[in-house]
Amino acid sequence: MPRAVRERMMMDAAVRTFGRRGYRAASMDDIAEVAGVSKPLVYLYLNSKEELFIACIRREAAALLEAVTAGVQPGVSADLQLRSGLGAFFAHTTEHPDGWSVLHRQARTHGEPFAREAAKVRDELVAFVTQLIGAAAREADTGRGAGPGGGAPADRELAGLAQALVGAAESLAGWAIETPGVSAKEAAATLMNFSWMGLGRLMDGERWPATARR
Amino acid sequence: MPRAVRERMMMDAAVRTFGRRGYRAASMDDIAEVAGVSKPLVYLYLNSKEELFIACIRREAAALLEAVTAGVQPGVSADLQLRSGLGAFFAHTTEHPDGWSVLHRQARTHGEPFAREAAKVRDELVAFVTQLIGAAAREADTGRGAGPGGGAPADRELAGLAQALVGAAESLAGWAIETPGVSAKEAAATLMNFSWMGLGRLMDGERWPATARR
Amino acid sequence: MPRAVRERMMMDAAVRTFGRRGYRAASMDDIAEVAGVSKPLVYLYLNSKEELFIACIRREAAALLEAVTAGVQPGVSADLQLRSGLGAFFAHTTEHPDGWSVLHRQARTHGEPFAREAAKVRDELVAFVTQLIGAAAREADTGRGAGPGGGAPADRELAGLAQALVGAAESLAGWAIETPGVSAKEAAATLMNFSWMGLGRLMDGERWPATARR
Amino acid sequence: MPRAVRERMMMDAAVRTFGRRGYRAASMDDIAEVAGVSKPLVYLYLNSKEELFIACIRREAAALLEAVTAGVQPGVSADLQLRSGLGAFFAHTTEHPDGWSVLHRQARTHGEPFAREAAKVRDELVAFVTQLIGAAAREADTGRGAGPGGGAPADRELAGLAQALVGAAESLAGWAIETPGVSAKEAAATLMNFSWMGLGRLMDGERWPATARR
DNA sequence: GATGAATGAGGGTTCATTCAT
DNA sequence: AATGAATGAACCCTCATTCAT
Repeated sequence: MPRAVRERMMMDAAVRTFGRRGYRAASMDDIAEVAGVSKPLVYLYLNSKEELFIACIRREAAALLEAVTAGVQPGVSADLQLRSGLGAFFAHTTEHPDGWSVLHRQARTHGEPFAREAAKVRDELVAFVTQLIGAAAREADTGRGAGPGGGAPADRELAGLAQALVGAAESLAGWAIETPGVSAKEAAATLMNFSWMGLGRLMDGERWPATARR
Repeated sequence: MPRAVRERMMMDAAVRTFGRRGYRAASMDDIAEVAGVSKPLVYLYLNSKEELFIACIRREAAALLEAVTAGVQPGVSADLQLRSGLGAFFAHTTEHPDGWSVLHRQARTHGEPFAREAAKVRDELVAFVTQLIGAAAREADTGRGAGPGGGAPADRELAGLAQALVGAAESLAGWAIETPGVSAKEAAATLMNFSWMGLGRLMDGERWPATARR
Repeated sequence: MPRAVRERMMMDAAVRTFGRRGYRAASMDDIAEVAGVSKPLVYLYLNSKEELFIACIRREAAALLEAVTAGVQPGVSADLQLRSGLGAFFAHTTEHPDGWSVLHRQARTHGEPFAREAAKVRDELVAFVTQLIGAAAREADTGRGAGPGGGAPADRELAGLAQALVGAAESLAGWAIETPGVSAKEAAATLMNFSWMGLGRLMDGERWPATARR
Repeated sequence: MPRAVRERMMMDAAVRTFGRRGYRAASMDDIAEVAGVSKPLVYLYLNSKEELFIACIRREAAALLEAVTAGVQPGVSADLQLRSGLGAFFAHTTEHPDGWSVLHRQARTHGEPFAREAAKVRDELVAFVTQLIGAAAREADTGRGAGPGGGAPADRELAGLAQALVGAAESLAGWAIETPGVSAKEAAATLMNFSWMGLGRLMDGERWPATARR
């Protein structure tokens, strides 16, 4: 069996085992057994538990990022871009719960080197959202003229908003995975309503997409 | 030295060690040393590493819940109640980062028994939020009559919204802890804007509290 | 059983096992078993295989050095001092063959850190011999006046001579240990004859102590 | 590439690796890599690590023995024969430090089978020296008549003297290898002075070759 | 009430060795 | 003739846990 194939089997086994049992609780014996190979082979190909874990994190990070990137509809309004990105995000996390666990939970709980790696993806997602709502805000701002009160959110505020949105998405990803019957689509719809309309307007019965101010 | 006091010192040491090093990486030796007692004493009082961890989770859960409960202003409008609860939440997590790490990260990453315990608190917070916005929605609904489109969110939708809000709060808690210069107050304000106004209205320069429809 | 006693038992077991099987071939399990304790206890007291080995080297080095130092008769002529030192040296090595193996063979064959440690003792012995024959040479030199040819050995030559003498002693130590019936005393006598008289004079039937030039 | 050539490359690599890293620390992977061939080929040609090591020892032993044998000037007096043999010995060890390490250090530190093999060469060298000084002694003895005191050394004493001389040579070989600036020639001269003249006469300023009693 | 002393069990890692091709 | 692929066995080390005092 060629090396590349075996290597992927091992990483699959590792992601699955790390994701379910946790980084420390997963033994290299476990992983080798799940992969259907001997332990020395895992070491031959992937060097050490740490490197294997890092490799898993990177692979899952790349996969998630690519899924989201591929899902975002380019050239449309900010809310539509967000909506499409969220759809891809929830579709991916729902379909790869172990990978999501590695990325979102395990990598962030077992020490700096791993956390740093996981932070990279998250930071990219946060940056994407920040840029998205930043652009939308500036656009709205110019179309409005300097009115009283508020104005476009400052950079610092944007950062916080993006953190909030990403956190909400992470939470809903777990909700969709754990709650039977909740689809990726529903999660995306829920989050669009929540984030774009806000509870205030939701109370009034409005839903996204609104009768469209834009 | 009375037992109760010794016990609290041990739990303090445990929360600190678990929170910083992680459940698996923290050894009973470490904890005993940080607590300033001998290891057998830890076992005498707290039986096993698992029980000790569970005890930590429960204690921190109770503390957080009490802080939030005490912080919520009773008898005011939903948004004000939320605002006061968030303020208390961020104040507590910011002041007890190790406890928050135990609760939010460690407990949820190291297997079922612990995750279940941590899920309890989270579920309570989610339930609180659900009930809050549910009440607000019903109230708004009756004052409006059956108009076209939408209406009050269904229970299932409320659950999702609450998940989103709690996730956003968790994310901002981490943001406030890790980012120097971000205060609990700022986190709360950011989240109020995000959740109550929604990005849509924020883009238009509005901020919470709005010129107030209510 | 008090810690100090256990610790000595472990080091005895370690010296014996390292000395007979070699550093790498001796497993910590072996050593623990020979010592009659569990493996973790060995680690508790002595930290690691490397540290244990270093500790063995140091202990055996100190023992050998003390034996020789205690054996050298002070204040007598150089040849008598050498003879007494050699007696003590061979007596010690013959009685502690495992310690001698650790010091002379194992420590010098398994990497820099250990070799450096072993080199210390050897260097001290070489220095002792160098100083001994150096003093004797200077003494003989002054009593002679500048005659033709030769003169007292230069420093560089002294160093080589000391190396040769110590090497001869090491060789005879192994010879005495391995050859049944060869006593420490005989080894010492042989080496005195060889080193002090030289083969040239031995051929002529002379033996040490000579009819005494000094 | 013919088998014989490949085989020599492997043994060169093995001697180098064993000599520098030590028998246990040298892995078959290392050796194969240094040799520039695949590991199974090493096994195909040399069967096992043990056999490979034995083969190395034998080869280096033969090389050393041949160098010394070729170096000894035949038909001259004993001291001149010794001197020529020592010259060859130091020249060879100085030029082949890895082989010397294998022979003198590694082979003797890693268990019986190897030590036995190394003992063979050493015994041959010892035997050569024994026979050399034995012949010289008998010769001197007959030319002297039974005088008082001593007489020619007994066989047992000769054995010890040879051990001492060989040990001194081994020590000086290491000294010459490790000390920059010390040549094989100097080592040989030092040892001739030490062994043939003895410290006693050296102290008096004499050097070898003496003004010659013979 | 408190601890010094001790261990069973298991995890990460390496290595000599062998097939199938 | 030569090798890429694979593994059984062992080794160093750590840790949760328990006695005897």
